[in-house]
Amino acid sequence: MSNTQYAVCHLQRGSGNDSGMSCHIERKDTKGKIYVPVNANADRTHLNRELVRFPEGVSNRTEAIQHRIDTAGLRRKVGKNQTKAIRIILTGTHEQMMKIANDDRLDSWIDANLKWLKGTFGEENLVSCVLHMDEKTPHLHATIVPIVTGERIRRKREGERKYETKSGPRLSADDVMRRTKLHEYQNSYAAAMKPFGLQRGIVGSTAKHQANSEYYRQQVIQYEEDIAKLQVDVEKAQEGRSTILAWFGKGDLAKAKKELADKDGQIAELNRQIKALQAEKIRLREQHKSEIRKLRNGYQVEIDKAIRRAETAERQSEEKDAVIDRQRKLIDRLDRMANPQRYSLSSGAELVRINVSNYRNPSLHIWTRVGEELFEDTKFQIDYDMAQRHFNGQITDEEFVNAVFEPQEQVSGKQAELLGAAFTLAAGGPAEVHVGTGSGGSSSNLPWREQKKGNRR
DNA sequence: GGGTCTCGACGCGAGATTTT
DNA sequence: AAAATCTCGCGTCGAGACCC
Repeated sequence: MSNTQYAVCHLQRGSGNDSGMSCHIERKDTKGKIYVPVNANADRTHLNRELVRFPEGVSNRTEAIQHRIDTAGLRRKVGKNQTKAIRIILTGTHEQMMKIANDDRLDSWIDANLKWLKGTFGEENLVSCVLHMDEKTPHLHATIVPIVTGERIRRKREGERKYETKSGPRLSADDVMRRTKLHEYQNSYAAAMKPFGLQRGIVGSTAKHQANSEYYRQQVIQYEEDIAKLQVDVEKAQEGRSTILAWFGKGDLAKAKKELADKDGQIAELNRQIKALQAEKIRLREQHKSEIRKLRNGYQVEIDKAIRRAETAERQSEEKDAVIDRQRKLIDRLDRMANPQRYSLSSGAELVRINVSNYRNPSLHIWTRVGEELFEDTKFQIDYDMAQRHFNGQITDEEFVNAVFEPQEQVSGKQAELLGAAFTLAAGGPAEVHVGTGSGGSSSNLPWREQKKGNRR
């Protein structure tokens, strides 16, 4: 879980003279009557503060915008469709903003914000700045009149001028809100907010001003990052597995088996952590479902994206599990081919299945078959260490049974007879009870193994 | 006064980049 | 590899400015 606290700086073009927003910011309707929106707490409205002094003869934000336009010395009449003001909302993650307020640092936070606004957009262009304390998170509403002095960005591509135009300040929201400039604002604002424990948000974020959703969004992104990190760990563990497989190739089987078991443990633990994160993410999503439903903006897209990515990560994790499973089967198959003696009973019978009731106080129950003849037997109080070796995968079922049961104990009388007859037919001599070298019989073993599938660990 | 130019806003689309 | 998304430059539009 993340403790990252983000600085929030959101710019938006105002439409017309932006008087609608003036009402919201100043908590007054168009006739100057006090009005508090539903999401604000009227008991706290008195804590709101106007931070920029209006010029002489100017009494509100709308007039302040017009005053700046009138006195800027613009060389061109302002068009009907031009943006006259840019609204800027400045805040941070709810938790950190509350901490700043509770630590009595709100005034210095405000000073730093005013300094940044004036330095970035020009003191004259900052016509209004209001602190809101009556909504969930303390925040500032700043108003900028986008008056710039530089040359138009597209001037160059338009080529030679045919008319002489006056030079001087221009009103251009396009210029102020150019992509490169927005980038610069985010960077410099984050730098200015660093002393307050706030950092830059995700580049490219479309996040809007809504503390709860901001928190939720960050959580989802954090889960996604954590899951991605775990995925990398799983991959590393996988690489380790390859090394182990190489040991196996060199014949160091016991070492390979042991290491393999460790790696499987690691991978299982990582997968468990991934699953836990997925579950936490889903829980969070449920918790915020009703809130999310209300959001029909860029947030929704971003959250969905994060969730999609997380789900993909989960899918990939499952695919990796399948790879591990396939590798395990491959090891098993190779081991059977390289060491057939590890997979046959000393009696020559087929081991149908075994059952160990309890590895702490172990007993071994076996089922064997020769042709159609079935047999079962149980031994109690068997050797603890041997049972543990079986439990750890160091010995096969057959090796375990051979260690516990003598050859004659593995079969019934009838089975023994059949075994004798079968060996006589196949090899022209009496039955060889124990096959210790692994030099033969491997191909005839295969159909048995097929039959045993599903009955064994 | 009318034709043409300039300006800012907006949207399109080709190419680049990222995701599936 | 294909689809989706992002970037960035450019064209167009409406409105104001300039010039004859």
